[in-house]
Amino acid sequence: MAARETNPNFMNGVPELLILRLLQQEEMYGYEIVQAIRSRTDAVIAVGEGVVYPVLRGLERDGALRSRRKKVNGRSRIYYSVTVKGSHRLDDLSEAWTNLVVAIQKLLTGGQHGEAIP
Amino acid sequence: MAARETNPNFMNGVPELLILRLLQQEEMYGYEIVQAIRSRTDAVIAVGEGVVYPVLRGLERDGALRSRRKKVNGRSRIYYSVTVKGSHRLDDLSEAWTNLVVAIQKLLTGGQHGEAIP
DNA sequence: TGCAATACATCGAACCGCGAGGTATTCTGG
DNA sequence: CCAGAATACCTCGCGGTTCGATGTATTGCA
Repeated sequence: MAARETNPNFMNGVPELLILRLLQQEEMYGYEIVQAIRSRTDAVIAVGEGVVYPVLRGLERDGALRSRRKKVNGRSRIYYSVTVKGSHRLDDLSEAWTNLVVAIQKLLTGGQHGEAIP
Repeated sequence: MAARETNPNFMNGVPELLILRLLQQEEMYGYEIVQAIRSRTDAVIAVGEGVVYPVLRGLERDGALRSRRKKVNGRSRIYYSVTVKGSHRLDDLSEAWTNLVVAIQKLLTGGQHGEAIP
């Protein structure tokens, strides 16, 4: 059990969606993404590096991202950016996410049963 | 791998949320819930019985649901309804879900970077 | 009579997020 | 000047969850 102290679930596939979206806006590196998610969602969502790095590698392996090394202040960073394929993937995920949200909202705010008001 | 042919992820914790919500509106039994989710979301969300039954049992074990057997047309049904504890749990999950949706929406529709317009 | 629908249940596989831990470098405060 | 925090990468195993397949038994309909 262990009481789930972090994000209360609902997180399946979300990191991938957010990462693709961030990288579509601008080139970023792993560590930066971790903090960007934390700050841009006001800490509502907080994913660790153990989530971000595997996702980045997986997306690159699938051809959704491309990477290039860059040295900044003697630090080695790996910058990622979305490919055309990744852009399509983001569109698909984005749409699926919206559909899900709409569906759940419908059920969450829905009336008692299916009565019609003529 | 196998390409994930069903709900495109994002489903973590969602069944529990939906089930609690449905049962808060009216007493239902497992098989009915499966179909209610399918129909009330226009088949956007479709969970199998292999998901619903374990969740029902888990929630009852946690004291969030109570059940009673009922015979209808010779068929044995197990009707579930939410307890006070379950109602609180639904409130918590509901709030967490809303926060997540808002946070993601913010990031998804957010501008390029954090520029301010004076 | 036979098949679909109803209604319950279980089980293994697959997946994914999470945290802990590991390495190495640079910056900062005492 | 040195310790520790911050930066930046990475890996690994645990745990929880969804998913599909499968099983059983009954009722309704063609």
